[in-house]
Amino acid sequence: MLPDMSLRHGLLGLLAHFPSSGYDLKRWFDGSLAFVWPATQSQLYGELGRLEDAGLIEVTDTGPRRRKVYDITEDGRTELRRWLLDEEPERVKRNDSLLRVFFLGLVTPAEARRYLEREAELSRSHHERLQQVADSTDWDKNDFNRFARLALESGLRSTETNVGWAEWAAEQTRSRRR
Amino acid sequence: MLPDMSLRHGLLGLLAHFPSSGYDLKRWFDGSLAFVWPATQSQLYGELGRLEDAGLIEVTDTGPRRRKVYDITEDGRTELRRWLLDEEPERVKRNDSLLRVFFLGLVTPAEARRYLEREAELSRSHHERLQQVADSTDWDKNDFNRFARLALESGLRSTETNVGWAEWAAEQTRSRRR
DNA sequence: TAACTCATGTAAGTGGTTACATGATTTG
DNA sequence: CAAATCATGTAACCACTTACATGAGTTA
Repeated sequence: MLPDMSLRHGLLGLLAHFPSSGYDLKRWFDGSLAFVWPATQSQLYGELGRLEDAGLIEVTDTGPRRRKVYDITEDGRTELRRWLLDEEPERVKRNDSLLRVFFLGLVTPAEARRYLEREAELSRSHHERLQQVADSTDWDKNDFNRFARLALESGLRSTETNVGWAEWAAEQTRSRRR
Repeated sequence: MLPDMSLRHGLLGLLAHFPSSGYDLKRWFDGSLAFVWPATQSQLYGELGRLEDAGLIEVTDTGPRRRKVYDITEDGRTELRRWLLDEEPERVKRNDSLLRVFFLGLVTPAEARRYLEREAELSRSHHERLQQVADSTDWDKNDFNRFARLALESGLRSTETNVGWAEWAAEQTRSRRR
């Protein structure tokens, strides 16, 4: 059996909604999934080959320029369901901007404050980008979009929380005795 | 030059505060840094070797059972500062529980709701664990602890936000037309 | 003295990134 | 017909995980 792996299941999930070529899938990953699970082109094609060998997807159509359209198989749907419902999601999310915060005592208070203010600013602009996506999409179009909207809402709330935290943290460094 | 890498700089940052052996560092990673940047034992020892070869850390003491105590060098401090202040933190955090949300339209509404309710429950218990750490630590003890407290606060606020989101999302699937 | 903890390492495998390579088809 | 886009792949390298291996010192 193929090991657990989110990229793999991301591909299965997309194909379960929309049969696509590797090229199409890359655009999905760069669009909706970009902030949740980025993937490179080389990764996708390699993974599609392995999924086909394992019988979880199959080529159902071909087009110009060697285009191959994949669709999920019954075995693929079974595996996808298993991953969705039986597999425990990874709780730890690596976070290198937060890792830096642990070490801000090693730079001057002014530098630490600037780091946190910048963090607030970056979160704010990230929030704005997400808000634009939220405003410019027809979320009722299909099932995929409806659940994508829930995921997006998570991003909106997280970034908002992060802005507030970073502003608070920057303020803390100001009043900090040393 | 050694490439950018958070694990490497995590080690430098810890050693800048507390000269330690690999074994000590593993305990730091399993303690304070566990939720932000986990690392395995094999990774640490390998990386310590590379950092020593690069002259960013050095052995300043030895003890029983082949114990080697490392300290950061001046070059190491320079590199750490560069990473802290000049290097752009990675904005994208991979999130496999959120990736699953995109595909919840592929299971029954009841199953989707259960997934989101479980997500709320897991976030709640994670929040409780963090709260316990917050309550049982002397955060004014030293500089490292003061900034660690800021990082912890980020975790507290994020998990709280996530609980609220997951409860809201679960509610959405209830009222969803299909 | 047995069990436990401290302490350091190696090896094999996987997931992910960057760079390179190639060519067919469409568009201006 | 040149440039852009569609389309698929390979190769090398790096970060990380899992498993294995070994032995010294401490504690019950």
